[in-house]
Amino acid sequence: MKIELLLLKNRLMAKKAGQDASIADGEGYLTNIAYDSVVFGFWGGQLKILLMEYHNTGLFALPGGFVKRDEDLNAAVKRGLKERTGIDTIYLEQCYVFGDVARHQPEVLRTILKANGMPAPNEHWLLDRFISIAYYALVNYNEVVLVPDALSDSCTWYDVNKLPSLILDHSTIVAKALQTLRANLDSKIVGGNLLPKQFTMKELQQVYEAILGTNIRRTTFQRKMLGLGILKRHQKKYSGKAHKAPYMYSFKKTKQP
Amino acid sequence: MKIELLLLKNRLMAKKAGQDASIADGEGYLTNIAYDSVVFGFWGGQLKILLMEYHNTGLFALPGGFVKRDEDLNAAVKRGLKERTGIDTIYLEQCYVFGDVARHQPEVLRTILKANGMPAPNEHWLLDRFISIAYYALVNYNEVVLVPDALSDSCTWYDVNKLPSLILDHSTIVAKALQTLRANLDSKIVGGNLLPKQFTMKELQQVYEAILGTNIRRTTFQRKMLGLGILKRHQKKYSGKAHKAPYMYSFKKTKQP
DNA sequence: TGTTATTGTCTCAATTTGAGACAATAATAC
DNA sequence: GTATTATTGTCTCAAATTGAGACAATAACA
Repeated sequence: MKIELLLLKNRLMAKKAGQDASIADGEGYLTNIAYDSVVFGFWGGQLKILLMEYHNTGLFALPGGFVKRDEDLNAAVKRGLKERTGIDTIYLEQCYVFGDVARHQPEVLRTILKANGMPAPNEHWLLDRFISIAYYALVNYNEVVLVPDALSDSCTWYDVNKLPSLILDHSTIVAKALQTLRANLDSKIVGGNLLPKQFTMKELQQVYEAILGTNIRRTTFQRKMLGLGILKRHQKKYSGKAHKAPYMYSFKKTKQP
Repeated sequence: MKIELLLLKNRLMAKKAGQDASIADGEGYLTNIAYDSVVFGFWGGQLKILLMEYHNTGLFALPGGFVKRDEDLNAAVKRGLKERTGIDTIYLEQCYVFGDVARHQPEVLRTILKANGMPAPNEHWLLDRFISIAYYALVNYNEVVLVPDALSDSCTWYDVNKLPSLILDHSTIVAKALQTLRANLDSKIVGGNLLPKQFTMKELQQVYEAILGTNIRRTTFQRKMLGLGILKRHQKKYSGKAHKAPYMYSFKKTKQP
């Protein structure tokens, strides 16, 4: 109760100062609710994800955030990802809600706050328990312009198979996101969102292989993809190499639900 | 802010009175977070779900609830479903999080509160915005003992194809649950959770047909199910009818992750 | 003993998938 | 020019899976 009293006091003061939806004190945000996002990119034949490294801590975490009181949940996630990546229309899927009590580890957040020279009293809103709604996002690596947040040194790509250890349950979240991505690989048109608008069949295959973690037979993959009828063939791509040039493809537009 | 002040006052009073985790004033619960559950049962060849009807309103809703501050999210849902159905070890899956601002319709809750003779001041915690985590559950119809909650006349089975109109976005939640159930039909061992421990192949097929909403070819279904190697065959079931008696089957035990 | 409705299994065709063969390039070496 | 090399697009054939029906094996009853 003491926590809530002080929390309220903070909010009152923020309100008086004309602040709104301020990360400083949590005012204007839904309580106890956070999101974390696993942003997948594809580069160099490898599946990558975005991680933040907090100032002076050596702690790594997924990009995440909070939901404003007058904001749709999905919109909040999009807003956060736009801040981090600069991308406006981002492909997003919900993944899982992590809501165990055990994920509440205020010491970790306190460490981060202190390392940033911020006071971390017991009643600080960030030290409260949060349920986290996990999302995964698919982005075209080349379109992304990474921007760390106020608490972080960096927001950078990491090979999904070579991640540092992450705070809280973020490693579990990554595993769940990858698992969901794999399960959705056929039903949602996942491949295209990780590539430029136009791509070769080989590139598309490499995306599938990186996601599934297995090798795929070239001819079978090509037949299957073309058989789906969702690819449009464009002009050839001349790479300058001494061999037949591959066609470029794009995904036919389908209305998003 | 006025809302929050009064909310706090309520909580303080509740605390002083020694109350804890009381639905009356929301004290002891995580804020802004709710869950709704779509409980599937199978009877008479039809897929059914549980609905609550609120006192004196004619309003129907999914069974739902809130998460205590010291309680795992999944445990909260299990607790709520145990109260409603009497079932202890219930099969549960997360479905989707509904977090649009548009689903915040305090008038509806106010109607329900007033119809129950309860005061519904603007700052009542139930009139605040909630994000709802949707679950679906699968239960054996025969094991269920239905119990309405304090605000409801009834908690009853409804044919999934003949639902009354539901409050808020609960119809959307049902649709999403059904869609998820269908998608999970093959990957999770869904069928068995809706049937008694032992069942005939025909009954299992009827479950699949009810979920998918299509007819399935008997011989193909039987071959596929037996081919999975997850069924154990038991003694025959003599129904007293003039025809060959079918075998009973059960699902082999597999460790739950 | 025959009849009826249903079940378990088998068969054969149709379809999909696995695995490789092979001709068609695009640049380079000669 | 012509041969060489690596890669691509398509085709073929076998293997595996699925669709659709045939059929014998019941339980109970007339």
